[in-house]
Amino acid sequence: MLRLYDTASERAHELVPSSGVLGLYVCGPTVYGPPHVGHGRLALVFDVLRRYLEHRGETVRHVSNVTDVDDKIIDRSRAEGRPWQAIAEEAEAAWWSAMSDLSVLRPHEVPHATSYVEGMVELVEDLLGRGAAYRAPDGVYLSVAAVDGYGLLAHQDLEALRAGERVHAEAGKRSPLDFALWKAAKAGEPSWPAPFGAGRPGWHTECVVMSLALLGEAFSLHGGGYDLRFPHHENERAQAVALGRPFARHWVHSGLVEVGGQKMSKSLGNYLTLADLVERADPRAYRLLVLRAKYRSPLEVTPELLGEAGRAVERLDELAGRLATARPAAADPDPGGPGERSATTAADALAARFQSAMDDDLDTAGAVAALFDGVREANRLLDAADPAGAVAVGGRALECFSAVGLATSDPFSQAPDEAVQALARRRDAARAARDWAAADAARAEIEALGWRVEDSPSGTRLRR
RNA sequence: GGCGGCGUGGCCGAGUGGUUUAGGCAAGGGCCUGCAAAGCCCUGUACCCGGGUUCGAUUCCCGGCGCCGCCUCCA
Repeated sequence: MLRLYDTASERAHELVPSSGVLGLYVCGPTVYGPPHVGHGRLALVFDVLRRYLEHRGETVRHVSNVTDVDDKIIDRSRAEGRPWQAIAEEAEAAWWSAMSDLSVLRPHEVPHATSYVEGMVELVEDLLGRGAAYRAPDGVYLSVAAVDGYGLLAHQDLEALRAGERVHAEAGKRSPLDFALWKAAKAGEPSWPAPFGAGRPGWHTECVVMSLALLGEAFSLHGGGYDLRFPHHENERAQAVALGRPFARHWVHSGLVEVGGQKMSKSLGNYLTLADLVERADPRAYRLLVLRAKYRSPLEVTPELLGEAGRAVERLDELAGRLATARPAAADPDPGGPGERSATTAADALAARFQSAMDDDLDTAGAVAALFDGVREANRLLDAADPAGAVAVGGRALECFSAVGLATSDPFSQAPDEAVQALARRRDAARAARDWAAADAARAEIEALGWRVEDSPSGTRLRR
């Protein structure tokens, strides 16, 4: 079974299902602008986790929220003179479009903060009733001092956190670390009625309400980007603790994307949006780039690296094409014979290597390394005229890639238009006549039209 | 200042106390090919510096240097 590193306990352990279901809650986007590659990595990492668990036969319930009311959305609405809902809707549409481009499966549930305000109001009332929260002129705050073990995810105690120079006291707070559960209504801002005064929810409140509502108490895993570890997840946990409700059993954080060793972020201006990425690279290249690294390590992402990974993806497609051609010949004349048995054994060994790597804290880098070994072996078998063995081993490798969301396809199956096909026929004829000059001229013309020429026993093959 | 992490061969990026290599891409040589492409084979004295532990450390411990993240919104 899969063992995963848990940020809270700082060790790897197995995911624990609740009533037979693995509930995954992953903090999704605040919809105020175009998603960038960093957001994409988060989505890919948890998509890979979800796909792999399902591949392993687990029942998974994947929930990921959309924060559609927030300071940044309001700021932008003000700056652009447009309704805040319009900003959110537009940004959310861009998000799902990017997710679809990346082949990220849609989570089973996509709760929106604005749909759960009522629940958040109840939660705040509950916390006030328990004396864990207090009212201030500008809203309601949670008193961090009332929470046992505050700082668990940050791995620092209250004193150490207080010592942080960058924590400043704000208007109504009793302690600098206290955080807003509810922000009092201001003119021109969205607000909802509440017994403790109209206003809007603080960021940390929604995830508590939505995760518990959709997954129940003691759900399996709570995930997000590494930068959400503190204060966001710490503060979510603080609320659950103050409520006395069992919360996430496992905390998982995906590593940040870097450029030149620095975090990709808007303020540094070093970000690549997912829309740009899709335009200039094969989205599968990004998935492969993510898979080649440890999910919780920082990862360098540049157009050059995407291009490089793209060439590796092409190699996978190339194999898919070779296997498609080999399949008819692979029908074993002796089913169950020694040849087939050894091919199956090799394929099983490959899948076992893949699985044991994945089970080891989602070691996708090790898993991918194993699969590329399988790719090379399959190509070797094809060169050695063993189509059955190649199909068994190579097919299994590509299936495993597909299990983590990296689909391959026969690059030769796409039929070029008639003009290009005519050139290919002309080239084959010239080659048959040993007229190399004419053959090379035809090839040059084909390439000028954007197709690549490869020779095969059956003549010219074309791919993009 | 506190906490956490990183420093691996041209680049990205795993991993491990020592027997056989992560893997990808790039580079060089070879096989195949009319040539090329694709594929395969081979090659490059990799583990920041200084101590320590050890029969043996890239891998553990201590110190140093450099870099990064979080401590404020952030995937």
